Amino acid sequence: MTNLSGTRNLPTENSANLRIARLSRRIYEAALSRIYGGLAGEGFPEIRPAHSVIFRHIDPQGTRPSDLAQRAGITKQSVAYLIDGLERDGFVETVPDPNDGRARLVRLTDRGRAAHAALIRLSEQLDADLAGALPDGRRIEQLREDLAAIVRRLEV
Amino acid sequence: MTNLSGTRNLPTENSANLRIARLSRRIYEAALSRIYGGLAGEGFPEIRPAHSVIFRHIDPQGTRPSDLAQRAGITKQSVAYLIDGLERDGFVETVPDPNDGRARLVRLTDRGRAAHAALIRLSEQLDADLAGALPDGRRIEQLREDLAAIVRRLEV
DNA sequence: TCCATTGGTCAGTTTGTCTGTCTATAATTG
DNA sequence: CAATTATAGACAGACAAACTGACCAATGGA
Repeated sequence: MTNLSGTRNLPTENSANLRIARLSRRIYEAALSRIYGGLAGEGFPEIRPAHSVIFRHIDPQGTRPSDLAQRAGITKQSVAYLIDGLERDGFVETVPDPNDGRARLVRLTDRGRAAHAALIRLSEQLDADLAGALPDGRRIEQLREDLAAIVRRLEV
Repeated sequence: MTNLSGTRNLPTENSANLRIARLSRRIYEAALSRIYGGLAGEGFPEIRPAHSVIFRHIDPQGTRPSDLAQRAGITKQSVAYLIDGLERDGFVETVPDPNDGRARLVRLTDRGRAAHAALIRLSEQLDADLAGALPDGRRIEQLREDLAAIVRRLEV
């Protein structure tokens, strides 16, 4: 529709399309649909992107909802909502915390561990695939380092 | 908490933290809060990330909601919802399409154009800041090209 | 002229996040 | 030890941002 102007796109080449944040958004969004699509294809259609904060932060012995909330940077109520769904679908179970009568521990079930493993595997496959978009050599390592440097800069 | 093992992080170095999609997510999320925080600071607190699809796809002469929906990859109803808010806050106005009695045209108002300009300026400032995280030289150009290559790979 | 297509609206649902309030248990301190 | 304060979680309700489904009105081709 636009840019029917032939080969003349040297000086501009639409700089907006090369902005780091925009490129990052597109990678992230595409990654989401790949990974959660893949997860659905492997028998875990109930797991949605929002659940990732739980899988990312839960630890093997189980974790308290308020710890999950703090690690994920969301409220306890949001964690409760997410846990609720995951529990209904059999990915986690909650048990009383033996060390604190107020608290509960959220733990992955077998099914939850299977889903978690699939999530990690899909993420790694995706990463390998993306790395394949670049020519061989040190280039990918450089990209990772540069992105990491940018993340550090942003988090200041 | 983890990795108190001294210098021994050569083989692993936590590869999850260097995955391209994860780094992209962190950049994107930080960029969102920078840009929309900045926009609020400049007098446009009503504009939220979801509105960006409208600003990204609207053109100067005005655009029909269904075209916006198609370009943004969301439903007409979602566009209507977003436009509704933007219209209430004075960023856009809708007029009947003179060429099609069914259609309406959504156009930026002066305030909308001011917000759009601020959005672009903030995005460019952010990009310059991020680029500053890398050493001078061809490195940033390489990063942009590599990310673009990955985007192309993902969109296949 | 008839009818299928298209642009938009209305109504209702789901998801994910938030405040605010409350109870029960724990931890601190006089 | 009792009294107070802090913390963990639950309950209720609001809101944002997406969705589906049903519908009407205008368009435009057969």
